[in-house]
Amino acid sequence: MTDRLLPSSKALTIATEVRRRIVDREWRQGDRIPDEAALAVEFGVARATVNKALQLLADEGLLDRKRRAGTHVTINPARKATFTIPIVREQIEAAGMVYSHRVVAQKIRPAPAEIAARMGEPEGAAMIHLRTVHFGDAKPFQLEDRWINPRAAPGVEAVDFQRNNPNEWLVRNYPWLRGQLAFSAENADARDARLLETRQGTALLILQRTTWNDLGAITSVRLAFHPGYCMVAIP
Amino acid sequence: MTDRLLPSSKALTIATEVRRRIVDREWRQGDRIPDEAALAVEFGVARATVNKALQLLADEGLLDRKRRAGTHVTINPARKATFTIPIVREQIEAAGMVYSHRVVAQKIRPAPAEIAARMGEPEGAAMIHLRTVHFGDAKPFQLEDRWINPRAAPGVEAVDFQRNNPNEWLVRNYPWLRGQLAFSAENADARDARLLETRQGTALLILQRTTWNDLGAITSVRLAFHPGYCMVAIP
DNA sequence: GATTTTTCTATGTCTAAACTTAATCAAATT
DNA sequence: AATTTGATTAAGTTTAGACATAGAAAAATC
Repeated sequence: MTDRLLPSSKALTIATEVRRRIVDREWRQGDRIPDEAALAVEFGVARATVNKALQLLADEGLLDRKRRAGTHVTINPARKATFTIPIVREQIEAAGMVYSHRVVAQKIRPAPAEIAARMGEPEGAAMIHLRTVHFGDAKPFQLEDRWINPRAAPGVEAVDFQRNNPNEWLVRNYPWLRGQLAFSAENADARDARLLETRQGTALLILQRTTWNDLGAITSVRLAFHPGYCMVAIP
Repeated sequence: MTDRLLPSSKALTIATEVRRRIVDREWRQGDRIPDEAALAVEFGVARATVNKALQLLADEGLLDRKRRAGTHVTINPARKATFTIPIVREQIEAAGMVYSHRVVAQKIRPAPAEIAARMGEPEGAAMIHLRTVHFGDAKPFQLEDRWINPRAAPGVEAVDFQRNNPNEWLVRNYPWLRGQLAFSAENADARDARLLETRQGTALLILQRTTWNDLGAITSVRLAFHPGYCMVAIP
């Protein structure tokens, strides 16, 4: 009943035990907990091992650690959630559906003001503009509206995106250094509705993402998910 | 031009340099990179330091590491994004607005099927149901629809949620062990629209969250943000 | 009393060395 | 040919010890 899983390393065992003490309120919010040296003695391990365990909990947001001041249980634990940015095809195939995609527009165009600003590129800079629909079992799953900066991704002009999913090609060929990501909700406009085969005005989950490498902004994309889609994170 | 920031530790310096080699395509996707011992020699540090740096990049999703097989650059880097689950009051105050909240409903009620299932509690179990509107400068910012399980959070029945923001009280008093979090989009229904002072049908960003501790599900909440709200994550 | 300086301590980081473990490859066996 | 066994390798983990450093507390100064 006490141990649920077997955290195979000493550091994880200690982290789990300390987490339990916090959740079970043996150590209350704001309390100072024993220092690393003391816990090392208690658990019969080296201080470095305790350090690793407590760092983990500090990363989780459960502990506040300061030199000399010691380690305290966070008062207002603004915990973090991470989620993996999904690759559409894998996502669809993981759900047991057959993946396909259709590029409905591909054109080299000057970047409109809003996109250029988001990417930090001059307004009107030539970019590749792509609109793609991703299908699961022939039902529209996701609508992708993407701008690609050929100056940050040399060679991209020559890619046939009918065959290569643009996201996958970029991710495989141009890893990014820095990214920005935002969720929002929008009412489907006429085009969204037509491509996602839904009614205008339907609420859509929107994921807006821009990525950069050493050469500048690689790409900026707006993903509109099919109505009812739910994006799950693991905290 | 080369170093943008000063990663004050050797491990971070190495991680930054390895990340650069990947982004600059000196080490391509799928390539095997030199082993820890070799990198330790190259950078003039102990192997443990290289290990720490490479673990960091593996956590980021840039590297795949396997015993005996070595370290490879991830072929399809499904990178992760983390975002801190915000505390409404802090979020509103950080934006320079004045925070206030109003509990529009508070009642002990049997949990409806959907909520009970989500929380893993028996259908019809007595729970505290709360509906709260959070305001920034007197404008509705977020609508909170929360179910609290008094069996996992003893003492919650006695709390005056008119004075204590329910989220903050829970977070401060009952840290959770496990959580579930999902984003979606919904068209505002009549009540959403009235409480958020918008029109029915407007697309709303919905955040659904459930948390557990040793005793079971603590709370399950549906947060509806004001129209146009954007939830930003860091890499 | 207010400010600056010094001291001291708990965490942060690193090292060198050892041991553990998963997985690969090759050799031996069925 | 297929399977088992065993050696080897590279990452995973831990340890003891050391030094660095932030920053709280105490001491010294103004």
